[in-house]
Amino acid sequence: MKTIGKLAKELNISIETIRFYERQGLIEQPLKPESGYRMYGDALTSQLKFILNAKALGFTLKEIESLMSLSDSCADIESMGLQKLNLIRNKIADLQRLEKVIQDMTDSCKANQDPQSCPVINSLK
Amino acid sequence: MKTIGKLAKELNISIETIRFYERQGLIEQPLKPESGYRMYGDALTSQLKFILNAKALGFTLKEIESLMSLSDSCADIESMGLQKLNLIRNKIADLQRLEKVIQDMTDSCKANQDPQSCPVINSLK
DNA sequence: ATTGACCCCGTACTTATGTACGGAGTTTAT
DNA sequence: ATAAACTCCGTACATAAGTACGGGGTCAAT
Repeated sequence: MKTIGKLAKELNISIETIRFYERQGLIEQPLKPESGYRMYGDALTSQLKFILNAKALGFTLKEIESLMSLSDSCADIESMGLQKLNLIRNKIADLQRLEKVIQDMTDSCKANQDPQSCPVINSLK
Repeated sequence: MKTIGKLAKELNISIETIRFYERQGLIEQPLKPESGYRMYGDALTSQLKFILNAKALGFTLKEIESLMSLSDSCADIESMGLQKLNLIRNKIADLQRLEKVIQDMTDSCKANQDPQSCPVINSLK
């Protein structure tokens, strides 16, 4: 059993963040003995780790809430994963298009002889 | 000279968005004759188009403000472009890592025989 | 037993990019 | 000339994911 401060340090997040997740309903408020202090055991600790892991994968808190409520139904998880995969691939494609546009932009700057007029700015106009 | 409503329709944005850009200092408040109505000419129209084009390239409003203040200095524009390019490439790399992780995730779901226990959920735990 | 570190709660603030609302004045069309 | 449509302004609200603050109670060490 550890206090919120220890837990926060262990997980490398802030106390406020833990309280925030609690307010958001992602985790339960732990038992609070006489002192009124939250005391965290292994269950909540690993729930929080779960949240942090999922967050690192790019899931939003809302999605994580769904993930946690899906109770191990593999098909549901797979379908969420596939959805996410779609989003990710679209985002990558968007960024690659963008990359090309900006690459061309800077190339045309490099090639430009007249320092008074920028082809990029001109093309945006 | 057109009113804000016409301009908004022409650019396919909302009146509020135009007023918002004005509040943010991205564009000047246009002259307002007796009526008190904003009247937009070509200059402001193309400034707004510039903003929308740059936004479509993924620049933030803050960056666009800089872009507009750089007064055609090609070197400055090029350097902003290169910076942006870096960001974009990092973001793409991140997303590609993520793509792989989630791909593996859903693969392991597909391969899973026991519908009662999901390897993804288990690995997050 | 006192001091410093820790925790409580509720609330407000942050960033970015707008959107929505409401009451009032203006312009346009019939 | 009256109604509908448009615009004005300031303010509040929205999202996501927290961060910060302030006044108070509690715990641990000296």
